[in-house]
Amino acid sequence: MSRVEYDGAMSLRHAALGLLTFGPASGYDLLQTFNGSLANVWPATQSQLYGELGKLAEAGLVTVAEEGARRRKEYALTDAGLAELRHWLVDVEPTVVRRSDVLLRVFFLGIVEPEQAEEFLRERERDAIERQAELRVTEKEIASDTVDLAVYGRLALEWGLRFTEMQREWAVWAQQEVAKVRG
Amino acid sequence: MSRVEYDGAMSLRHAALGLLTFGPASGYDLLQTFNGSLANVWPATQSQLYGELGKLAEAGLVTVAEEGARRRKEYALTDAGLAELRHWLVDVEPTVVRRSDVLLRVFFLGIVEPEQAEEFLRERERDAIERQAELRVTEKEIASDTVDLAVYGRLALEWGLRFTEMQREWAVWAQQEVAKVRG
DNA sequence: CGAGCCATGTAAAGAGTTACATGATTGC
DNA sequence: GCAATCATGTAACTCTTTACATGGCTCG
Repeated sequence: MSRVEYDGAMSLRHAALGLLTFGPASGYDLLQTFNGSLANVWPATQSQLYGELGKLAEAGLVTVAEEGARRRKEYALTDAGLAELRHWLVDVEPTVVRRSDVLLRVFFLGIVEPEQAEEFLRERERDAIERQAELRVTEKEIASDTVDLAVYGRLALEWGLRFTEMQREWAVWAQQEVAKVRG
Repeated sequence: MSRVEYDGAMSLRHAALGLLTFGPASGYDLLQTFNGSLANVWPATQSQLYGELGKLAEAGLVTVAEEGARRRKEYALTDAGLAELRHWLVDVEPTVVRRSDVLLRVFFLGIVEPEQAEEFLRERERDAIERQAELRVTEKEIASDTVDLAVYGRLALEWGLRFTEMQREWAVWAQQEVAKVRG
């Protein structure tokens, strides 16, 4: 039960704490969720997750509730962990900054041929369509999920649907803009 | 002129190369742009940028074209640098993944009171409005900019305007959804 | 008994942030 | 001369990714 260091960044910690509110789970269990419904929101690697769970246990935010077969450790949220999670949810301002690989390329699209710029934007349109289709699949999975991310997870999903739609419309518009310059 | 290592990630490198297509510039000059028109797309710290310029020079993608007063080094893009930039723009698939601090919180909004969840969403709505206002300011700056990020930078800006609008509308919708559950 | 999944861990390197440190030049 | 701005650099730490490594259990 050492001191809890927390400065505002670092959300893998809170993602793990959050998932444990749905009940005790092992690192392996959590990893399935990170690769599943959380993949589009906060992906994490196995390596990172196991390390983080160790730190979380050391900090007293989770405890090893049970040790099972195959070295399995089942983690459970402590009162301190739940308090930290609530604190993060309510009091800590989310980071606004977002890096966008795509947008950075858009800035420099002037150095390639307009045809290539248009092709780039056409690919963004296709990406958006594809990702939206994937979200529709997730939509059905979530509905029939045992772990109840359904309630508020539905809000996150709707965000994704609106986001991909916006991206698709923008890509179509941007192609027209480039066509204007080219033509 | 050592070998260029490149595996698909890492875009600060390309941001720097891209900015140098508008003409030679010092680390300090580039930093102004990173803090300005690029701040919402690919922020970078002074520390990181100077380090990267050193590596870029070592790799032969840029050269020190001129050394001025106050230790100023003016960097210029080499042919190899421009080639790498074009390659990145046309051949390298942009990363799709995106971490969202906000969306992660949405997933776990069920553990706080519905009133707090609504307040959280109301803040997102305010954020979106505020950020859109900032983009409107940038819009006018870009129009009267000497460095010509204007042409395709305009496309990136429009993306931002559409994005913030989408976010605002989603936040309004989400508040209503929470109100339904609460009521 | 072996394939496949369950389950955890470490090591190394890349990418990003914050803080510290230094010095030159310009303009009032 | 001194404050502000120009200008570069280093050190330490955190977060993230990729690769490597190991072993247990179950079922056909």
